[in-house]
Amino acid sequence: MARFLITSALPYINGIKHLGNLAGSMLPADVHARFRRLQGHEVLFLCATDEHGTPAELAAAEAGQDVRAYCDEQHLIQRAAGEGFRLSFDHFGRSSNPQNHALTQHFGERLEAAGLIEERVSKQVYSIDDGRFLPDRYVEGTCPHCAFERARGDQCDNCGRLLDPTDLKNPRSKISGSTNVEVRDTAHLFLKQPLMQDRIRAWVDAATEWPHLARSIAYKWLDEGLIDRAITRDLAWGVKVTKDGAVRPGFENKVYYVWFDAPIEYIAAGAEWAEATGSDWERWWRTDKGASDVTYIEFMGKDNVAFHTVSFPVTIMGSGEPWKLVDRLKAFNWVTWYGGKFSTSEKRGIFMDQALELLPSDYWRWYLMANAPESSDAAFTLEQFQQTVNADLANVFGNFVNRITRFCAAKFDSAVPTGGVAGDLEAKLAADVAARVAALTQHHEEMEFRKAAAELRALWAAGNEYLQVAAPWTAFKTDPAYAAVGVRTGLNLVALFAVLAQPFIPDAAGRVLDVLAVPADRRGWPAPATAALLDLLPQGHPIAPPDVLFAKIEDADVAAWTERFGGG
RNA sequence: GGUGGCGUAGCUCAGUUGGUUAGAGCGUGGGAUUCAUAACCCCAAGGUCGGUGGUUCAAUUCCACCCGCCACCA
Repeated sequence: MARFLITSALPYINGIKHLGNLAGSMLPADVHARFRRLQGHEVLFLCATDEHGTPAELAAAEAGQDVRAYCDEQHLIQRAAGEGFRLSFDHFGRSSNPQNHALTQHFGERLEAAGLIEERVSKQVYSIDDGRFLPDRYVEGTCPHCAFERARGDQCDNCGRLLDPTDLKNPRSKISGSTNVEVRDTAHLFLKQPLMQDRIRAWVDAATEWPHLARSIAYKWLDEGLIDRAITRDLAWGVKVTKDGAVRPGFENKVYYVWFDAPIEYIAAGAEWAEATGSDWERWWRTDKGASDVTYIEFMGKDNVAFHTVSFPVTIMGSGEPWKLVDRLKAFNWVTWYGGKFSTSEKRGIFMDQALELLPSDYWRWYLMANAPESSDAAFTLEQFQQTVNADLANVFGNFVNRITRFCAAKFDSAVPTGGVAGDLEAKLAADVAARVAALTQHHEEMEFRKAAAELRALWAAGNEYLQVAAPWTAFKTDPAYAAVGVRTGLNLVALFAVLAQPFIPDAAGRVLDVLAVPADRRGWPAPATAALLDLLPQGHPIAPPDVLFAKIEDADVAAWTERFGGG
């Protein structure tokens, strides 16, 4: 038995996530966590909402709420959506919780002790009416190059030139629109990342198991050279900057930058979990306190790779303490909506809460993983969704369960038939199934989700193929003993298929296992080499046909959803 | 603009360390079957592997340029 620490990229607090966000980190992380638990391994699966930063403050202001109250509310919404999708987090934390504040301050002070922090004064635009410094993106004005009147502080959208906010003519606050602004001096902490460049590169060099996408992104950053990076901001909402345990002089109105404290929440979520459950979190996160045998796997979208392979490791390694570093990581591309972007502001696409209003989570889980954006962006269309769900879940798997359990109920008194001797066909089936289970297991271990889904589907199809040839409904008339073998084999296939389907479609798989009364100790992931793959159900064991597992998606449904969500 | 990626059957995608007939699922056409959610099973048709050049005995696979799409640029 091994130990797996699994984290998913933290969803930002600002609004419910869409299906692309789900498919790009939280869902595959859950599938893998479930797979590892079924194998009997010890798993700690952590996620949290990322709550600090300007966007949260602005969204709260727009909603007319205090930022803390806003985050409280949004956190509950996101947590409910995660539960709706059966995301099996051991803990779903919050970066605004005290554990993260304490750890972020701890890392900040450790980095300073290691000589990696420098305080510098720079010039920044201050909005007198807003009573705050303005982030680059929240200063607008006239471009000094092309006279475009709505240039942003970081870049002019008209001529494309990169700008410094202090260059803008007639600057104004994008927050309030006020032109009552001025340039003021402000001090910030800078993380001297170049000092860590060699250590990070050596670490990436050694990470030969990372996927190509992740390594190439990490090397690109390293090749360009790491730069000193500001890790504080002039904001009220966030982690206070400390020195020797007290608020750092001159930083009374500043906090750590959200990108600095957010990844630390991975660790802090462990601390939250420990506090909530009375467990020990350091045995998962500190190699000097029992975590040396832990395999740490991170899931994320491709936009987050650089932070996970370079920035966060700078924080971790720079602390000089034996924290757990990522061992394996899995990065995803984007799911697109009819070839374009999902967009919150333009209401393009389907969001997690809406999806659950339409269909149970298993439908979405299956489609999003069978079409996971692993090697490139993957297009989501309602038509493709309908076809995939109807074919794979309703016709191939659902119908297989239905046809054999109902035949058993009609002809064998709702019990696993006894007697009869398995023949060549069953031996061939067993060999085929064993090979496919081995392949499926390997795909899961390598986190190849599309391939795993395709292999599982192929197994389901092999079950249908077997039944077609064994044809117990024909044998029943001439050779009842062989019909018994066929039905018994078919029912065992159902049980096996459900066991193997648990990571992808946990609800439906659980229902099948329940109606077959498969005991808990037989629901674990099978060892591929075992001869007992098709022997999960004792002979004479009573079973009951389940209700239809997956109703088909009708054309009328697709038409209605297209109308509502504007696909096509 | 810079950097990186992608462009393979009607659709969504595999694959090719350069080498006989380029694969899967869906969709389409035909057949078989009747236990089953008109489901399942079998068979078939469909692609000059974005374009133009180059290297090579041989390129969809390597190189250059072009076109189109996408991401990132702290």
